[in-house]
Amino acid sequence: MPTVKKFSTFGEHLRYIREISGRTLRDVSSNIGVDPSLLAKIERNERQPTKQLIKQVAVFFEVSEKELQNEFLSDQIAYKILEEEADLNILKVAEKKVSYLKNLRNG
Amino acid sequence: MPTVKKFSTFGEHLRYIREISGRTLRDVSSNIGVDPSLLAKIERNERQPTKQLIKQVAVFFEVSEKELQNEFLSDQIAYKILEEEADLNILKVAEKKVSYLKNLRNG
DNA sequence: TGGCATTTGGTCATAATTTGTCCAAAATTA
DNA sequence: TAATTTTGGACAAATTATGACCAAATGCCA
Repeated sequence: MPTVKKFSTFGEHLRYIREISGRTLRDVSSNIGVDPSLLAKIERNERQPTKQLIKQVAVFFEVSEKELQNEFLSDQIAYKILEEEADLNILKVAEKKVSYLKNLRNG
Repeated sequence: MPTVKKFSTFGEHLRYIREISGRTLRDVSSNIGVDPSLLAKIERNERQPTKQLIKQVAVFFEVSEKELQNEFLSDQIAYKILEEEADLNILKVAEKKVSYLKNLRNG
């Protein structure tokens, strides 16, 4: 049986790890020093977490900060594409541009 | 011989179409009603164009607005990835998320 | 070289967007 | 029903982006 792969969002992922830890929003938010409604909004993808907040929840739940960052970044890209109603092939264009820009930098 | 494929940036693209049209920054900027230094920065990717400005240059140069928008959007994604020093495979994750989110919407 | 036009770079006020809090309403749970 | 948790809206504060102004640099060519 393969590991379960989820294509959920950052918010859903965060809610998931909070719920399996058995903690409430109030509990978590008071521990990391933010308002519970803010965390709730982040879990519902109505607000974007700052890097600072990503780090805080990673530390609090003892999960990989880098993984959460990636989760969030891919969310941002996905939302952008939806918002602009853009074609998915722009992702391939973007990929080529990354190489191109890296070359520009290095020379 | 295949058509020449360029992986240049939005700014480079804009500069290209301006130069083949034989126009100066001052000329173009006065026509679309912005400061020449702003256009110059956009061509050097030091400033991001607004949607409004993308439309204006598309009209002025008689090129596809949608194409310019895509050029800009893929730029934004590429720059984001570079800035966050993220792995390119997050693009694949983002792609899956787009489908996932589209499903969420429709049901 | 000199003079003119073009492009670049820095600074700044303003505008636009985002963040996070407060608090009340709704939902959930016991 | 009471207590707790979660949601939603409104708002001030903070952050970020935009575009203009202007001077310095560069390029061009008589």
